[in-house]
Amino acid sequence: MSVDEATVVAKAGYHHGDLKAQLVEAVRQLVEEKGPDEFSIAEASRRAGVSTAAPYKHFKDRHAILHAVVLDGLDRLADDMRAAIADLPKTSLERIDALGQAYIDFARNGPGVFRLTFGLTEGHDDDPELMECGRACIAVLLGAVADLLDRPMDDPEVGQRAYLLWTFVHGHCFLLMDEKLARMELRVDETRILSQVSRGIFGDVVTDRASS
Amino acid sequence: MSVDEATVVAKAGYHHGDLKAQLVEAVRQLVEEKGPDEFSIAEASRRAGVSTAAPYKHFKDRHAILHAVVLDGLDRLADDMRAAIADLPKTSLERIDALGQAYIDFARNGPGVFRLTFGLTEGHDDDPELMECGRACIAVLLGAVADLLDRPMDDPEVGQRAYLLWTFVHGHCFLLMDEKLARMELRVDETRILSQVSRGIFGDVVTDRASS
DNA sequence: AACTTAAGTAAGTGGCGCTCACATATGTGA
DNA sequence: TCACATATGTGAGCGCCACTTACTTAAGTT
Repeated sequence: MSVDEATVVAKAGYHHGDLKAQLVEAVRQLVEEKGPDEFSIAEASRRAGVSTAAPYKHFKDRHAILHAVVLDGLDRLADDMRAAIADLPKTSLERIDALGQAYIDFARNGPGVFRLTFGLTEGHDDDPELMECGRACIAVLLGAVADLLDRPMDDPEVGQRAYLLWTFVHGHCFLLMDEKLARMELRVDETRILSQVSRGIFGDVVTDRASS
Repeated sequence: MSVDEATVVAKAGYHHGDLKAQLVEAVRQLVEEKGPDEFSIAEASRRAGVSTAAPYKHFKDRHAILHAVVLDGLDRLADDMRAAIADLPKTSLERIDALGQAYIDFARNGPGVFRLTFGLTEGHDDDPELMECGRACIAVLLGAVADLLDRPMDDPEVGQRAYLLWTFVHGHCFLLMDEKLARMELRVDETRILSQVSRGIFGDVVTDRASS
């Protein structure tokens, strides 16, 4: 006998109980629905069933809320990536492919948050929390590459090859969201092209048992 | 004896003469200064020395102005790319590298517009004017790759390899703007990595005279 | 039970997007 | 040369939003 607004919700009494998390979720939804630049705190408040002033008890400003959404996104991304490679042998190219695919899927399933995380928001580039979360994501990538090459994570060779992979996958995500592929009128098989790339980057160090 | 606001400027009398172009320029500057999400039409108007209502005589809404800025950006990008490869032999890998470098330089010199063009703005994806301009940029890329492979532009092989190149360069641009490279604590030589990539994509079809 | 504090509200401020009625310059045909 | 249509500007105003302030209500704490 309280919920009605939308998919977020659940307010116990005067005190909400869990407003902070619900605001982040509401903003996340809005960002996906309307895009990173078209959402408003006011609307998120309405969706959470509170007054428009309530958010400011939990977040300094609009920027801080987006910050929290990005943080949450990076956490999920790192989890997705870790889960994707958990059960695969450390020296297989398939593991690299799975990692890339997890990244791509993350972007496809949440383009708004992905854009928010990497596209704009130049303000909080050097935020310590964000840097820590970003570092965690990068660590998954570097770890996988280090495993494959059987070298330490801080080996320059690991970094270089990891960067190549990241760059490709990252670019593909953006072009994907913009549907540039469709506009080039070429049907590219994502899975095939990804394994092509990973073979291109790591083919020389792996016994390529899955050729063609 | 009229200009004072800022770097944009020059108003003749009551009638401005060239307001439309100057608004686009003012917005472009603001986008670079404050980021794609932090600019305001009101400020652009002030910078151009007109009232805040004036822009709406030339543009339907805020979105239309951004649209014009993006269009202008894509035009410049296509010009830059064409200029970069104009004097290079059609079958050299250096030509591909120069093309990629022009793209990267464009992003580095105008990250705001680059973000605006590719990062957000999901609204005008299917705008005919934008599609035409985008197609022109893609045509430069496809043309160069077709030249290198000595195949027609609509050959699937051309499209696939062009997409690989684009993807890498595009991803690098975004990571570059986010300074992710610095955060990975690895010094990657951009020129070297670019030629590495182009060799990886096209090495099999070109007599690689510039190895190491 | 009194006190502190966390977490909500209502009302207000100022900026911005956008519109409308009106003003002013520019061209055009008689 | 002058009436008139048209293009391009202004000022005032509306509604939305970010954010603040003063106040209220609930929940510990001792």
